[in-house]
Amino acid sequence: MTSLRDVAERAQVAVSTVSAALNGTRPVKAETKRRIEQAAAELGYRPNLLARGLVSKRTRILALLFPPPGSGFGLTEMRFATGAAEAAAELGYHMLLSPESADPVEELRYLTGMGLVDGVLLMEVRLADERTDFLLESGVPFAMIGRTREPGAIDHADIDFARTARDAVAHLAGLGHRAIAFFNHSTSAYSPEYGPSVRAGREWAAAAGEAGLWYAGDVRAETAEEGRLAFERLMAEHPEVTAVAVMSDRAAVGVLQAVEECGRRVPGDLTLMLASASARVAEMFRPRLTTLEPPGAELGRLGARMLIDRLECPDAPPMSRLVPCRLVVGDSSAAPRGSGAGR
Amino acid sequence: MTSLRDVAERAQVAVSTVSAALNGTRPVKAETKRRIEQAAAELGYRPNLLARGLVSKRTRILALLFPPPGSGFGLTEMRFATGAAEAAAELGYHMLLSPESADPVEELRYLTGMGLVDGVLLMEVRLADERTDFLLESGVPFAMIGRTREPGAIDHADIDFARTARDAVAHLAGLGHRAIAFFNHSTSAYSPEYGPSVRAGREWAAAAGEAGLWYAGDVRAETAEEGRLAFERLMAEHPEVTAVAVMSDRAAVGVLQAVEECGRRVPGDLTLMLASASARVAEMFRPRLTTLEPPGAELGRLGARMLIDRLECPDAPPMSRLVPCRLVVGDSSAAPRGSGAGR
DNA sequence: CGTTCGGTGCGAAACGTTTCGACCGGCGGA
DNA sequence: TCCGCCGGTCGAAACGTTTCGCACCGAACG
Repeated sequence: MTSLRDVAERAQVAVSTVSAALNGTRPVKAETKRRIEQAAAELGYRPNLLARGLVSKRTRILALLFPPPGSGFGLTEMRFATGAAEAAAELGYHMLLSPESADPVEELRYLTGMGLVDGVLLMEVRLADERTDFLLESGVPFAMIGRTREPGAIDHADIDFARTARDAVAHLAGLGHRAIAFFNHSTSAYSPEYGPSVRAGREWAAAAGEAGLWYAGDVRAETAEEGRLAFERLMAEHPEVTAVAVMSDRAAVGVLQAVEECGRRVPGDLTLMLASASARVAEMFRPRLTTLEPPGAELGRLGARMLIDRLECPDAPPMSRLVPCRLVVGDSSAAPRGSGAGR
Repeated sequence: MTSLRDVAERAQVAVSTVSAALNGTRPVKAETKRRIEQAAAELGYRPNLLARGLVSKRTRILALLFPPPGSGFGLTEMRFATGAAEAAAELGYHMLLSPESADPVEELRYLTGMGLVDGVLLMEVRLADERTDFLLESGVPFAMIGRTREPGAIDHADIDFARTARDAVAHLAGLGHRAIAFFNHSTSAYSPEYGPSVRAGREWAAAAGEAGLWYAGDVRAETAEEGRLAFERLMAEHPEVTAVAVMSDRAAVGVLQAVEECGRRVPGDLTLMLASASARVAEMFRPRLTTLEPPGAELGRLGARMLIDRLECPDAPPMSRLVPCRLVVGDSSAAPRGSGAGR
């Protein structure tokens, strides 16, 4: 543990001069500076973050709260984490990975009370979220990946559900589909406060309306079995539907199966797409499914950057970034049978 | 920021007494202690980790290095991270998520030089890994998830490939299969130094040998297309093979497709299983594939616990924990056609 | 009655930084 | 010539802990 004092001794200057030279916070004669830098290099000096943080009140450590596994924590959520950690590292910050306990607010109180972290990055934000209330009240800088019902002045990065839904609907309408269905997550698997589910549902309905498409949007399916049943019911009641978008990849498995069981084919008889899944997952299906790939890593990066911007410039106006999912067309999209409209 | 001094003032005692009372490092009269604790509670006192770490030289922060995305960083690897973070939290530690840059050793030097972390948890360890060399030499406590060719005295948690392969082979042999094949990862997607690939390959060969099965083990397939080609070639050369285990889930997609294209069925004509994939992935296939699910979260937890044990008890003997994958039987396992041996 | 000895509590030092007032010499302007 | 200013450097204080030597007190003991 070579310290500032060792360097000072070796360079024959005062400790404070070394600090000034290394940080550039005060003018130091070029010759002296050179000597100091050489001494530091020779000794392999690394500043001690704890000491620095103790006096400067800034640790350059961010905390990323992640929800308990099982609550839909998949590949996308993980990308948030790695993306955020990468962006933080690029900007000279560190990312603390904090599992959320049963009492997230107590967890936060503990985490922020120790003076260890400068700010908090929240993910899996619910429409109404007690964590944001606490953070706002306690004045701890934070940003969200996702957003509450009314983000107000809270910095956040989220999926642009409106644009995503419009892109997807345009894709389907462009192929000639006139009646489509949207299978949302089940409310038992995801809280009714789960933002992505609520927003996607709303925006798909809006986009379908705008495009003048007949639309079935209140269907919910999470598992393969639920997907199969939902699709069978849909076909019984609305055989005119020629395209289905599914939020849950497991439900898509069931839909695909149901289609084949009644002797029909994707995409010949039905266009099937995933409404929120990585291309990695989509291409595990046969046929490869068209999908809307959430920009996980990018949202993580954006969230971290926002938080850091906020830390370095507390009075900047609120930041908000919405990024649409990427439409990755697979082999499951086609013009509906019998429609001359293949474009 | 209420400090120890504020508490001392309120409780009418010296700062050092408060420290002693709160930490129990010295006897304090019950009455005094009560007063101190009350004062601390009233003020909402939280010890400052930085100050504490500065003097005690221990931060209770661990670093988890994660490799750049793309290098096979999937659900399993993420479970390492969350599992490790959870175990650490339970033991009063924090987990720093550190992306590995182009120069991992420099990254480590930087990370450990700041006095911020007490120890390092390594994942995606290669058979020969420069990171372990550096850590051993610099004396920083660390543990591995995975292992080098010769772990020696390094604490590590890893998959028990031998047992996993034996379990899997026993499953296949028990169904009556006499000739099996193993499709490993391709060497272009994974380094030839990639431990899981090397070990799995070796142990499957050994297990098949022990069980007296005919075995094709030098096949490599990563993508769906590679899987399809590999399977077609295999059938052309060795039609006697009735069961195939595949490391890459994408390759499994291709195998499944090839089977169906030549008018055969899984599991009727071929037993197909994943050699390393979560059940979540396996059940996205139709039929649901039998799989060997890696104990991601558990390995993460074990790794973190080992590292913490090591920190608190540096002279303990080296620790090593091997955990087999869990065999999850799906709908893709069956007795080979024409064999009366269904057990 | 004097000495010793736990049980308690106090104050100061130390950890490695940053920050800030002070000092000093030289230089330009009055 | 003198004053003020500025570049360059120093020393000390402060951040919030832990640790450790020391002092105090009452009781037990000789």
